[in-house]
Amino acid sequence: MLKVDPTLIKDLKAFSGLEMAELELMLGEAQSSYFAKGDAFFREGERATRFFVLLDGYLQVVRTTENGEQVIMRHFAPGEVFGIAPALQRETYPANAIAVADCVALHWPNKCWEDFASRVPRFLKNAHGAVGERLNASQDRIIEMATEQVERRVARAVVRLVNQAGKKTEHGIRIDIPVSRQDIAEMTGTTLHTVSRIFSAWASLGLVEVGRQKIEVLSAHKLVTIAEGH
Amino acid sequence: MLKVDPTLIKDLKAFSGLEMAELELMLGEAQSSYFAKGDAFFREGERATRFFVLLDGYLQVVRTTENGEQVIMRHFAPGEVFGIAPALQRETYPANAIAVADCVALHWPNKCWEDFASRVPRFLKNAHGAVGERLNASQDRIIEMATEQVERRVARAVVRLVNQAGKKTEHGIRIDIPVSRQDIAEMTGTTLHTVSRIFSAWASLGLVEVGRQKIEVLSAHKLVTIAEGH
DNA sequence: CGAAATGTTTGCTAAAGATCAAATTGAATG
DNA sequence: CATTCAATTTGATCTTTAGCAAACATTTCG
Repeated sequence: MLKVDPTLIKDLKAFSGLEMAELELMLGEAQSSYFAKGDAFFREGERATRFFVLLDGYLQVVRTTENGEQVIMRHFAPGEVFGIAPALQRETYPANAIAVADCVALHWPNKCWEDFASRVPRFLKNAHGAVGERLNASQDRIIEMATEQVERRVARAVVRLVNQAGKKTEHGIRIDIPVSRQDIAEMTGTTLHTVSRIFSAWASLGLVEVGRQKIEVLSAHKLVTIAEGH
Repeated sequence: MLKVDPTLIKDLKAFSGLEMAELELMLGEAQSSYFAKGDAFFREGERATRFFVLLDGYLQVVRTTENGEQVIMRHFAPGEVFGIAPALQRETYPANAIAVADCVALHWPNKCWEDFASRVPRFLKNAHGAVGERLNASQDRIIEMATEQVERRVARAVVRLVNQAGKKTEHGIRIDIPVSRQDIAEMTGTTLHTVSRIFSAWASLGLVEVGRQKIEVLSAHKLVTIAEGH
């Protein structure tokens, strides 16, 4: 349980447009917790009891098929709400939320949701807006899976990772979380073998520099070209 | 503009749990319109001005890629809300909504949304629940596209169509809307050729009877077996 | 440090589907 | 009824990508 200063978080997306008084009201009801890399915020099918805002770190939302295959649905960066079952009239969490870096998150018991509906309506609006974006993103991904082939899907996944977790380096941009070939495969619906081959090809074109759980993009522009196909 | 009797629609999913007075309040603000097969309720990118509840008929939500390929995102049957941009803080509609059979729909200007938020809260809850289901369905479809091969995806699409628009016949269940091979291809991310081959194979196993824009399932059980793979 | 464990690369082969081309069927229309 | 048009089927071929196997590299840990 950490103490959180409202001025530090007022610019987070989830709290955008909130009055300082509203933010303090919310913080008064919040718990904050630390989740180590690898920890689960919640698991698929588990009864949903609380909702979260990520303050620091990075997390993955993953679903597992009956055959034990994993599909990485998306990543969340600081400032995002997640686990907002009450916004969707859900009883259970629909997926696993796993910290892929050490994380700090605020969370509230679900009963606060109704309470905030009247007292911090802007927070609910932000959350519903986030839901809309996610629905859009899901549909974009369906279209991508339906119409584009693997290399482009992989390029897009890398571009997304760069946007969410890219850190400038001397020669390019490094993705600041450990991402394996298998992870990329699970994000794009292919195999680690195919991802490895694609990365090798890109590396020999001088487009990226790759290593064990490491991706550094040397020519973001060319990568975007592959991703968007112009 | 048709007159709608509240008792006829009180059992629709969108209105579930509403008091008769609430329903009458909503109907007082509603317009009802007829949309002929092929008409668009709204188009992708268009400014969202109103939200809908389908009373009768059947509609498709379709998105088009830059290359002009179409992807059918989903179908809606009577009782469903759609075009609910205000629920998601959206300014524009994200896709095309096209009547695939003659339709009747109620619709309201967006300003009613805020109004109903206080006066018919249950309607908003229902709508948010529907959003949750759609987000789930989208994610299921991503998983399907990522992990399953074409025959199974096609089988699932046909099962969904049967559930939403199946009519019992002498020998089986016929899908009561015209669905071409191309349509199925756009629902599953494949080509009409592959769909045609799959249908031919199923037909020769006595599993379905197919024709021009016609699908009749003779053995729903076997089809589900293919769809779920047991 | 040496041994395991884990992640990655790469060659080879095979299968799933896409693409191209052409024939066929069925419906619709004048 | 003949003609046209759209939907469908089917064959042949070509690509893409999965699957398997083995080697290789890097990290971790006893």
